[in-house]
Amino acid sequence: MPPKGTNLEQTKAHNLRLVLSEILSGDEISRADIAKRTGLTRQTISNLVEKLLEANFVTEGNYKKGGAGKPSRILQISSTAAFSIGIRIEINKIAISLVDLSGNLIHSEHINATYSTDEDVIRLIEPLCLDVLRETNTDIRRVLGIGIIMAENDDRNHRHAVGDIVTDPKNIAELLYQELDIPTFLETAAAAAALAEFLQGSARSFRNFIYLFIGPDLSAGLMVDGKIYGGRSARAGSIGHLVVNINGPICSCGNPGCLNGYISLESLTNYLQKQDKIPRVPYDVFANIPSNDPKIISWLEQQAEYFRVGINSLENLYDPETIILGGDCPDWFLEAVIRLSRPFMRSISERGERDLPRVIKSPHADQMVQKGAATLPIHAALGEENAAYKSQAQFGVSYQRLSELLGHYINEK
Amino acid sequence: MPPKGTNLEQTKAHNLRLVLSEILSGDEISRADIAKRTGLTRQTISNLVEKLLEANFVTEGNYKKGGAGKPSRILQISSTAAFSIGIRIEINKIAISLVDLSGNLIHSEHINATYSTDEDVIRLIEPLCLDVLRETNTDIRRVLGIGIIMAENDDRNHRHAVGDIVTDPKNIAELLYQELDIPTFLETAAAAAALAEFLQGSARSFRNFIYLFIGPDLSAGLMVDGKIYGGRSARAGSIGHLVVNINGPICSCGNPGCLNGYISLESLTNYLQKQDKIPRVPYDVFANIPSNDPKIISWLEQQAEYFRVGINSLENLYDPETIILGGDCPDWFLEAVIRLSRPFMRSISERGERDLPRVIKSPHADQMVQKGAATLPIHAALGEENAAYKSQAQFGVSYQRLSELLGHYINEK
DNA sequence: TTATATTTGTCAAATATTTTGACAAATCAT
DNA sequence: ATGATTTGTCAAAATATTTGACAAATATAA
Repeated sequence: MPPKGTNLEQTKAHNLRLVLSEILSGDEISRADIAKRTGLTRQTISNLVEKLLEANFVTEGNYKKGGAGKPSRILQISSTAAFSIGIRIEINKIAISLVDLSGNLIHSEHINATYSTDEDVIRLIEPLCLDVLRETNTDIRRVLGIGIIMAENDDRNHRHAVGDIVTDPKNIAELLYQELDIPTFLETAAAAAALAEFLQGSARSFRNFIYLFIGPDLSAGLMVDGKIYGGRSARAGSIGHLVVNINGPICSCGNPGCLNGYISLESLTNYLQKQDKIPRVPYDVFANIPSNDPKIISWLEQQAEYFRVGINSLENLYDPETIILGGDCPDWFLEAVIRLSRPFMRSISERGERDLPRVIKSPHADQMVQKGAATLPIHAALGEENAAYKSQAQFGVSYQRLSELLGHYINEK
Repeated sequence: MPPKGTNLEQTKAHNLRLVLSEILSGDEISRADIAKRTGLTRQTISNLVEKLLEANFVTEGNYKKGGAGKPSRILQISSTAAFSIGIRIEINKIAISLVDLSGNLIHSEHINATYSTDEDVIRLIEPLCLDVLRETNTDIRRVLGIGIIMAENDDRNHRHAVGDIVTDPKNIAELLYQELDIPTFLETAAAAAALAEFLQGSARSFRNFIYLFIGPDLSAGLMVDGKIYGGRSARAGSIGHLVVNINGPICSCGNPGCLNGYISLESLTNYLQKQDKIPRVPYDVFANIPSNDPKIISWLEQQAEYFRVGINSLENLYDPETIILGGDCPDWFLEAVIRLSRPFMRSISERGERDLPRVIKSPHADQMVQKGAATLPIHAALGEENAAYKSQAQFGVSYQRLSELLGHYINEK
């Protein structure tokens, strides 16, 4: 799809989203500040802000004093002007969360449930969504979209397949869109977590970084020039099948020494089962395990060599500003992974000025996927229409929802 | 740098560049066609095209018949409206080329020369540039910029260091800009080749692909969403230091089993020297070697195992539409690399619909670096001002040059 | 052959958005 | 108290695109 031409209306919409983004940035900001940051005139910003005030998306706060001149009026987001839902569907559990425009978590809950078809899933999550909206007294029209996180496990057919369960995440996203008439977005856990760190977390100042996610598989969420990068088929960052030991054991994918075989929750599960003879599953592998469990620490020490190769490959191929480590695991585990992997191998990440560690722990790893899921629609609505955020799959247009909420102040025709 | 606001002038400039790009695309195109493609009205396109006609950037060609309605007038680029220079600086050789706006090679030559300081290099290339312009009778004001390809060899200090030679590519680019007052761009060979394939070569239909370049080192030019990706410090794609054999010999970088140690011209040079006891250098390793030399083929057979791991890593981490193979080596060598590397390992590149080979040979590998070098300024001039093309280093603004040539029809103020 | 429909490129006018220049108000520094 | 600086806004000006209409040229159908 080639770039499109721009006309006046698009210009105004672009500028309006820009103003909204600046106010959302959280800094204490005035009309004049926005003018300086965007390069537009104070008058233009004034006009746009007036529309945002009329639409109740923005309120005026206190005066900001200090420095010469007339004090400026601080502009604040009305966080309750819009909301977004995030849903994470796992094997035996479905978690839902509602966030406001600023990304604050309004409500969060999960159910333990099993399912075997797409329709089963819809029957579970549709009432869940409606319940959350009812409980929080949220107008459904103010929901910009629903972000869905659901892994494909069946490599061949893009399906979520475990035992008897064979579901299609894309189809689920589409069905939910049709049922609720709310735009839906499908993304990987790693990419969602990366987005959450980028927009509200510890990666706000970066435009090129990697969120390395330790789940049942190892995967990477790639932030490239401020956008999530998915590649040809939204599968970029499949680091779990990186060959880190050419003489290693054959992986289920057919290749030798895949990284997944060394460091992943699947690999950890296998190890613990061999040790304890207790049946375990990857998504619940840390149940009843104390912090810094010696068995796990000693296992990590064995895997570190291969993990280092993975880090090195990411660094040499992506040259990221940093790698943020997260996943479905407790903080002590993530910390141990980083600690035991030091010193890292030599790579291009050592070069040039560097005031930042090469690998850092995601500060709130346990929340990032859920937050990221809910943030997907907001990010899409505020993003460029051309350089659109491209998720794995997307149904409906959250930007249109935003326009409607702005009371047709954009594109009022 | 956050996105900037847009105003009327920027809108017009954006649309004008868009129109120019469409006409440059090479298809037989009319005003109405451009209107359909860009989503702008016929009238707007008419206005913009008129300016391009006045500035002699575009001419009207024949009428396009067929289909109902009044025949449309085909618009053609005046290729001689603007030019661009590409310079590749190697150890003992400097090559220069002049291309027109369409990317056609107008003139091409090289000198064998040695140098030891930045000033030496400038003393060599400045007259070379002026000579080329004089010989081709090209107005220097019509040169949009100079693209420079020069490898950093000294990892620590970003320098080009071989024996006594210690030069700084960025400094050279800056000095040349100051001398000639023409914008200069510095880029890696792999990235330049990727750009050439993208704009005029075999990758015109892709937005995410990798140009894998076999030079003294192995390196990758990354095209991500239609833009060259360089990462934090323009070093992304350093695949030569990918660890492909964790138990392999220690590389000069300190890590075991780097890919460079298996497949690169440096590695080939070492192998041939051991075999023949004849001194060789990587940049001239194919001298006096016949096609499909059995020694080299047998060497390639040994390296294929590791090359496959490299391909697999690129595919799993980037999920490219394809990998294009090129480098400073003859066609038969590139073909042999691909042939002997089959079958490739399992990777995510096998998934989904795929009508394209996973690895293809660059059709004119020997020209791509030089063409890409010269194309850098053109691409920058036609690109977005915001989503600007970001090269390793850039001095001056080729877009301004283009505006000047357009006779201040953009930003005439 | 004639009539009709379709498409192109352009004209003039309308529309929409940003910029420009000026001004009052409020604060800080001297 | 005075002057300098900055903010937010007003009204007018500037600029680019769109709209609606039209003649011209072609293909298609009658």
